[in-house]
Amino acid sequence: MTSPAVDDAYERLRSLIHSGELMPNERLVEADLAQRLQVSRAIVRTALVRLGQDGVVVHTPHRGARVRVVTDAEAVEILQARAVLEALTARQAAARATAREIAGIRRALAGMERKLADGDLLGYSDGNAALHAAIIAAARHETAARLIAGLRGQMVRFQFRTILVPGRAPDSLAEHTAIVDAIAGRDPDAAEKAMRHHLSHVEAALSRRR
Amino acid sequence: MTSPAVDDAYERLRSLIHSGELMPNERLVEADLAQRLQVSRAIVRTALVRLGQDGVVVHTPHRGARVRVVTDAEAVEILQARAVLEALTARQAAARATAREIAGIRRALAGMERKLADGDLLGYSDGNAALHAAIIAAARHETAARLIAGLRGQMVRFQFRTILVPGRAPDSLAEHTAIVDAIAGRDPDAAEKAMRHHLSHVEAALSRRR
DNA sequence: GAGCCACGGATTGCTCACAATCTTGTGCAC
DNA sequence: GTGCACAAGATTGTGAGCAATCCGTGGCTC
Repeated sequence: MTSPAVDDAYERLRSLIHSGELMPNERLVEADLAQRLQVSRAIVRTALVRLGQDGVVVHTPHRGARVRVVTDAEAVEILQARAVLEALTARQAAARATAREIAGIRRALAGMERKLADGDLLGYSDGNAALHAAIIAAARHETAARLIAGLRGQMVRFQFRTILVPGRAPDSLAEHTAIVDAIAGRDPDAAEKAMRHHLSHVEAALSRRR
Repeated sequence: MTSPAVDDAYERLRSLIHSGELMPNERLVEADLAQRLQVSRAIVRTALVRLGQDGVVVHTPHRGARVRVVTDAEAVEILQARAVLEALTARQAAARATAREIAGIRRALAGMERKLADGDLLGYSDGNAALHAAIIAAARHETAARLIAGLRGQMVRFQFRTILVPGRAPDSLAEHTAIVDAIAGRDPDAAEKAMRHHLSHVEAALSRRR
């Protein structure tokens, strides 16, 4: 969005935080990060400002930035917000998706089915992300897409866990199938309802693990 | 969030844009803004980075920032996103609001009623904002509140004021009354539904104006 | 030993200067 | 007059440096 150098540093920092390499609450010293990323401090600085603005990092005056800690309560909030926004995209996808997009969504679902049959839960998790992404893309709702992306950036850690809850995967697949069927059947109300149903179960799974 | 100076510049720029004093698509030259706000260019710069991150401003490399133009289609998207998020807050407010908060919400509604009776549509519009704010506060949902605030900031105030659509105000009041009654009656489902109903009408009014 | 104060190191916030890049205006060819 | 090359001006992007502030340490008082 700004300069390539800053964009790059921003993405890399985001990914370091996202992957857990920079732990929650860890102090982010500008000079250290500058050396680590091999860029100047000014670039790290503006990247941190951007990360702060989208809630991945918290700033305290004269004390710099820390990786934001997401409490369980906040994780639930984030999931609730995602739920209503993704329900909106599901609704819109049902109304707007092209035949090609629907085919892509079906392919993503089939991929998940295969991974689940193979017992590959991590692969299933990737397929899950791909399916949600395909639905969001088909909705062509820039605003919702942007907000969801921001929320996901704060959540990944938890997302990995909920997929792995024992016995959850088969239910998850059924829920996703309902969503896809509703979209393919061009039924916005059903699509929205199915997506909300799905994410409320994710929320329940998350709450149960506390 | 960062330093007081940057925070202040950020807020002031945001307000200048929101109020329409800085017009959509207007070029934002750092040096000019620095002089206008009586702060250094560096401060303006980081304020602009923050505004860029929350979509109020767009950056192009080596060409600086411009006030983002919100097309009618985008305005609809923003409203849709707000609708589902505010519906979430209405639901939560119905579940969580204290008696004191409900009293405040009722007061806000009564204020709107008065303004409408006086024929003061701009006052009614302010009351409308106050009521929504009271509901959001009562929901105690930080994440939703943050997202909604961001979305509201992207609309230039005067550009999309649907309250002024002829004949809309009385309907609007009835819709708000339904929302408040549902919250006061501790009925989350009804509150969510009433809020969505209300905002879908706002969306319809907005679409009609194109 | 506990508490308080001062001091030094570490880190951020900001200014300034300059290089990189874009934009505008001018002159020239045709 | 039109279009293009090119230089001059304007504006942003970045790096280095310094002052302000915070944190931890050690010494002093009691």
